[in-house]
Amino acid sequence: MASLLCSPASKSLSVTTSTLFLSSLASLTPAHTHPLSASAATPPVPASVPPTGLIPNSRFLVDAFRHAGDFSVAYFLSHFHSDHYAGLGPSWRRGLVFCTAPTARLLASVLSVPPELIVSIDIDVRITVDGWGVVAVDANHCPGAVQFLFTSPGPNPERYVHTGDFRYTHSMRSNPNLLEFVGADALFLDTTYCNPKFAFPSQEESLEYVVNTIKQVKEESGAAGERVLCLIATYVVGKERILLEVARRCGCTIHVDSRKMEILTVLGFGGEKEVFTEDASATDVHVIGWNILGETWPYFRPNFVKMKEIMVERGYTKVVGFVPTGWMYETKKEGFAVRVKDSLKIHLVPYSEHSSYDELRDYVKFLHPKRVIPTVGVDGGKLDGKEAIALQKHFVGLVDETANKHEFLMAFNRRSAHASLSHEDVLAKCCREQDGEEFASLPENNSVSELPGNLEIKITEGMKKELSDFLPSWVNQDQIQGLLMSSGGDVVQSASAFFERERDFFEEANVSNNEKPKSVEIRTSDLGSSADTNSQQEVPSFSQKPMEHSAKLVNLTPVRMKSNQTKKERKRGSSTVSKSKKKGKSTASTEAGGPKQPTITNYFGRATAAASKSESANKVTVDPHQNNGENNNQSMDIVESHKQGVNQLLQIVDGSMSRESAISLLEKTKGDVNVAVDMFYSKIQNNKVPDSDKSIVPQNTQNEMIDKYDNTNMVHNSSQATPKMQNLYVQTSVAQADLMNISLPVEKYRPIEHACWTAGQPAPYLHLARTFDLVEREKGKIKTTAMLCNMFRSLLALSPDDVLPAVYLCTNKISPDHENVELNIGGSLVISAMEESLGTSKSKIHEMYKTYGDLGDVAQECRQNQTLLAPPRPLSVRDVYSTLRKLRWWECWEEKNSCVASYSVLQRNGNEISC
DNA sequence: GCGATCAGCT
DNA sequence: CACAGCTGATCGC
Repeated sequence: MASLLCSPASKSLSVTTSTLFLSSLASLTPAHTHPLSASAATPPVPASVPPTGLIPNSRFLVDAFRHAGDFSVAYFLSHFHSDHYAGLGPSWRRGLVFCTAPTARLLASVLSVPPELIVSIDIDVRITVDGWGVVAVDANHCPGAVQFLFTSPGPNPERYVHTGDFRYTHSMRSNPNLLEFVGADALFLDTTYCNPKFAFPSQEESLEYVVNTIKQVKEESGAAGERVLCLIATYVVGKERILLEVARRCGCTIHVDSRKMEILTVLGFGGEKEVFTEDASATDVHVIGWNILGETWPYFRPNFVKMKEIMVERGYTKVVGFVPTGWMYETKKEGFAVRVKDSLKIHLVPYSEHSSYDELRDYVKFLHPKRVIPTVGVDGGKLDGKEAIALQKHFVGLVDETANKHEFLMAFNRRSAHASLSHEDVLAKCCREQDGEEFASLPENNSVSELPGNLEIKITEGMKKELSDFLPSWVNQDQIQGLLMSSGGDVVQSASAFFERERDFFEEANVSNNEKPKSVEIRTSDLGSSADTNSQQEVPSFSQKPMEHSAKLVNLTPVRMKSNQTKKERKRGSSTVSKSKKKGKSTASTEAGGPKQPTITNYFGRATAAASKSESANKVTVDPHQNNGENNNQSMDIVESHKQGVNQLLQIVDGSMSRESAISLLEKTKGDVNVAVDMFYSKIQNNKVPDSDKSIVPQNTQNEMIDKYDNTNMVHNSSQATPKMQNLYVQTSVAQADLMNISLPVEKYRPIEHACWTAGQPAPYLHLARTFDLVEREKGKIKTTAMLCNMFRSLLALSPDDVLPAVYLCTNKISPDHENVELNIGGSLVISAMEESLGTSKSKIHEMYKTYGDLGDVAQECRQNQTLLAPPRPLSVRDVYSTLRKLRWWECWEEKNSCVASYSVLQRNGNEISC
């Protein structure tokens, strides 16, 4: 263990692992040949290596010795606990093991790992390994435990923090090495106690408790003249600090068995003879093995029998035991839990060497990493599983989401020819899918077109899934397959090709502008009895995406489409059934600016004087029946916020629930309407649709759910005349001409004339709803950007006060995000549109945003500067790509974000209105 | 037969 | 639900 176990002589140790490893190995077992020495190409990292233990873009494995292989010779051990060192042993030959000196000594002495392969590194000293900077910083876990900080080589280094197991302390904030990792690319986090239910006292408090209790026992026993045995349960390694503190502050030595003494000696504690002894008679404080005083899981069950045995064995008549658990088994207001039986007493002391929930959040907040990668409680170390996703949710808002976005876009831009996903792609993807459905399997699982002849390109489900993530939702599986095949399995290329065709098509189509809206097929079976509905089908559906478009894709793509599919069916996979009506219903027309439209600000229940005024007027006319007219005077009579919340909720769900339900739901959500709405709709989604309609409808997407939901309403409307629906339906109508205005090219759109309301009035929901509806169905990127642009231009021109609410609705954010320097994903889309409409630059908007802290203010400022109606600059292809990507991201995000329902609410309202 | 992995228990 | 670790059975080369 000679040279390696010693700390590097020079200040800046630089290691090339392959060289060092080979020489070490050679000295260890001369005959041994390692693949490295054959100068064979380093094998790829196998998929079996859990991402929780692999530093992206490197061959470094942390605490993942079971997964060692020829692909790496650089391994890191954060601390000496078996679940982390598992895989290491006397026969370890796979590579160098980097760890701290105490850990190194334990490895060599306890596990007999060949010392030649152990590289001990000093805490807080930066070394270089294969070009990467590596620093170990204290983890406040067990002795020798560290976190590893990795810095990749290169001009734009990636930075990764792997905590191993750790307990956060405030002092970490001042560690200079950690400070350099603020904003790290990823934080591999010990999520052992990543749940709000885990709140425990500081180690100091717990130490205090143990020390005081022992002192007290000693006093009492001394006075009574009896001998009392104190037993402290510990691990093989860990919680030594309790022992040290007890010895120091109670002025006694501590008995340990020989095995523990050995460990302590190796750790460097053994020298202190005044602290530890193997002589049981020398002290009344003894260390005892874990799980002897009782079983700790699933809840603590004391083993008084065993305890009594020990008592008798060691010649005592009374025993006080301490079990320092990481867990608060019982919440006692005063003091910690105590179990007593006869002369036996056990104190359960919450002494944790892992971070509590709050500490975890503090740490993440401090480091503000681009993402958090949970290392504990993750099934198979897979970051795409629901466990990992759930864990990550605890850090929403603390991580640098803005950076995530950038990375995602970067990854997309990377036109690498690799069909397989790199590790960071997976990470980026997981991040992107954070809220989402399961991430399908990477390659090995199901290869679809694997023919015996093997002339076929292998198209895996993973690739298809990935591609479909990049493409609009209406692209079906066949098309995706075709795209992949024609690009030889390259996902990025496939996406590129697709967008290119999209662009071409759009440009082509745009020449002969004015697409006539198509009529929509309506499947009556889906609608129940609905003569009305059918009669409306010739109405143009503004949201219909041109069918030629799909056809075009088909033609351009060397894909074998199922010939029996109708064009319509191609549109969005096979979701036709539930899908038909929505657009077909857009008969109604509202007069532009009609006072009956729900307003945007109304949604937030935050009314400016002007807004609230017209709002109340709106309500009276809009919906006289709703809630027995209770709403009529809502803004005037009902002041109490709770009641307002109830009404708001009822309005949002459009009376699909009783007032009682609304009240109880709001109670559950503590008055948070948004959460309540979300709960309500997620329930619908899960339970499928309320009443009627027993046909089974694919519920692949939220849209379909909504469609179906609309259906239900339609049925009511026509046959049973449910009060609420009817009103919106009848009274809100939209001039058809207005419908298409939003989708005019930017240069032709006049924000004031083409808007559906007039200056000074609160902007209607409809304005946004319509835009989103169009945007959602529009595949062309130029057009979507243009529509958003137009939308904001009208808002800016007519109702600047509503810009901010609109932004919130667009981004699902209820308040500006002051945490991230930049706006979030959804926000950036909005910014793009604002950029166009304001004729100003993104950086300028950004700057102003920082100044004003509010996009609405930014918009107003721009407006005052007369820049509002400046003609937008033409879009470059690059802009188009970028916007589409953002849209795509946004779409995913919307679909999957279960926490916020505003968008779906908006959509829903929009649909209803436009019916 | 040996080592790695796992279930069960402490 | 997931603090650590041992032991003996099982799997697999």
